[in-house]
Amino acid sequence: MSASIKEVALRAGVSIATVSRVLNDKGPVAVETRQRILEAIEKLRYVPHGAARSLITNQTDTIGVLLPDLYGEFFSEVIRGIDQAARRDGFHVLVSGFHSDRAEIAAVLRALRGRVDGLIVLSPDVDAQTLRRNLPETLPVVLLNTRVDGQLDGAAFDAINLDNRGGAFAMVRHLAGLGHRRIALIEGPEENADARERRRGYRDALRAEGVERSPALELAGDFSEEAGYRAGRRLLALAPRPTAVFAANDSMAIGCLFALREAGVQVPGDVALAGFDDIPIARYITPPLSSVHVPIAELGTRAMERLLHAVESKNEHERRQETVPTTLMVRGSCGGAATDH
Amino acid sequence: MSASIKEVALRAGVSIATVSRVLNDKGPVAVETRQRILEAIEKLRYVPHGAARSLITNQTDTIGVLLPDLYGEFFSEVIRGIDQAARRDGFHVLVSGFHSDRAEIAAVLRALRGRVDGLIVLSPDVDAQTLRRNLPETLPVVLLNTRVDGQLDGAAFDAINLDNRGGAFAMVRHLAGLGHRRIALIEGPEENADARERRRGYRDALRAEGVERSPALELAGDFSEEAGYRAGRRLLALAPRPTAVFAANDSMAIGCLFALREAGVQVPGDVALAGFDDIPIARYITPPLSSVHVPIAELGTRAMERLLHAVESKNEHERRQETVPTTLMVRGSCGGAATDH
DNA sequence: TAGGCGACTGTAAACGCTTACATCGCCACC
DNA sequence: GGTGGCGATGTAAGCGTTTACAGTCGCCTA
Repeated sequence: MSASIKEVALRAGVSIATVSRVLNDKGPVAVETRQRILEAIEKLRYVPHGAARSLITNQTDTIGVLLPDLYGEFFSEVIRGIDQAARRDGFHVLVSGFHSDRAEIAAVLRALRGRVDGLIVLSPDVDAQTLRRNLPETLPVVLLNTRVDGQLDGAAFDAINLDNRGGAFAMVRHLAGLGHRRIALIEGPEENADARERRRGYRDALRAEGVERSPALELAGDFSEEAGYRAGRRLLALAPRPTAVFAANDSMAIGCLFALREAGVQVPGDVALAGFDDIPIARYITPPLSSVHVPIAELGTRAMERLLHAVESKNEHERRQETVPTTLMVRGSCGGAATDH
Repeated sequence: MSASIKEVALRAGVSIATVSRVLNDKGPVAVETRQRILEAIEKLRYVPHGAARSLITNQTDTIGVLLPDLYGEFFSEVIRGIDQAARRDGFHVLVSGFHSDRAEIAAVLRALRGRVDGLIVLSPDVDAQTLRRNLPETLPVVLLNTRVDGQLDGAAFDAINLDNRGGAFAMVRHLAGLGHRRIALIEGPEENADARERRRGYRDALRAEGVERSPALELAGDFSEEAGYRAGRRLLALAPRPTAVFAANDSMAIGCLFALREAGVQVPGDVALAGFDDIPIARYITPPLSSVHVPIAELGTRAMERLLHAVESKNEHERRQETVPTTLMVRGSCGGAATDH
């Protein structure tokens, strides 16, 4: 183990209290004493022991991030945003994935006590019960794109959510603006809140544009490319074929694109196509896929800022639900723009 | 703050030592005493305080991961692999990005004392000096796809590296096996160790196949799509045009593909093309790109396992440099296989 | 010259836990 | 009936810090 404050004190010929004082710049210390201590620290390569400090100050300068088990680029970006904001304020980031298994969530949550000053929960769905029950009440928590089961409890936590509805609304409206009247939707999984919100945006946009909604045009899906492909096939079989397709995420849009291409249907010539998420691939496929851009890293940053605020106010602050807006990325696939790239 | 061990002891009418014993399953405890304590724990929602425990046991059950500032999917996957392995053994993962700024690296490293039991360093290049100087000697460190500047010190740390040479070797050999004799290489940046290794694999494969190497066929690049595009243009101008191109990464391969397509050159008909990394897009472009698959998550898992081993043996174990093999993914772009997908 | 003040420093308690050691019954055994 | 051993429990030290409190000293002011 490396040197402790005692050894520094010994070497500098002072008490540990004085060493602590120069460490934290608290209380007066004679300039030459400080000098001597600084030298001792240097020589011994002394670094204060985080855990010991935490024990007494009751803060760890660390925040925890809870992730669902399967995480891809989305989460990578979020963490990046979080980490940046955290480092700026001298905080560390402890990440932990977990299986959906409720017992494991509990275990993970509990293991966090005394290790973190706050928590960002990033998981499709957790129930408020589990959360509340396994966490000290005073622990600030920010939910990031996460819906708690017990909706009534929603107000108990800060939350950052993506404007799924708004994004979908804008995209569908854009399609309608191009003259499309038969606009199909490929849905996400029913139990997924993002998916439901996107559908809501789709429906609201149709209504806003005075386009009549047809259940036949709302096709089931599950966010997978495969599902997009199947939906594409079904679309092709529809009597008056839709002239535009809005998929609830890019993967399904790509699957659908395959199905259309396979059948010799031109995109955007015969059918306009758009997705959601703006995954990196979107730009690269042919034609480039129109999509709703999600500022992922910003979600993380915002969550972190919110959390830091909560930590500072000792969790006595007012809870707030924020919504982060999306951006419409119009590319070749919906035929509505000059090609980019 | 939540309850402490004292309150549990009080409530159960025992001493804190006994509570600690049931907490850690150490030493004998009468069955009904244990029962009473368990109840008290339950009632009070008691969870042991991590930092306090660390202080005395001298272990934090946490390992740190140092990331370069810009991290994309590669790192996300690595972290995922690390996290999985970690959780399996009840460890936590503390991540930290950092700017290349040496002073900041130092700051981050030092801030880690007393917080982690070990460290995984994942960064294109750190110098061994900085590492050694700011870390307690006893702290186990595993370098993941990271070359230390002071090569002589290489043996001081465990290291996990990707078999860049082997992957390139296999791919080029495959191309040669298809009958190609004029195989071009689009290189990565000279200062990048991965890039150099891949070039070595390329050259070794040519030699192994008895194909004469031509400097004209080795084109400079920097891993960017743009560079691939430029290299593609230059390739097209070559007197006897190469019949196959191996790009040191997929981005450049894709850039090259654009250049070829633009010139009306068929892939794989006129020119076979292959990349390295097997990024997700590789599968989706037309034609699907042959590539060298990198088992990213496994890199993380292996690093974690190695680290855990080091932690257990208190860093007195034998250092080892491991190499993780790659897999050849033959797809449409090199004309050597049934299409997949 | 007494009093007081401010700068500087040391002493010791406390944070929440683990653990070596001591204590106390109780039973078995010779 | 003493001895030893063992199971169950408590006592207290100690991990590396921070910090309230109490000194000490020099110097200024009235």
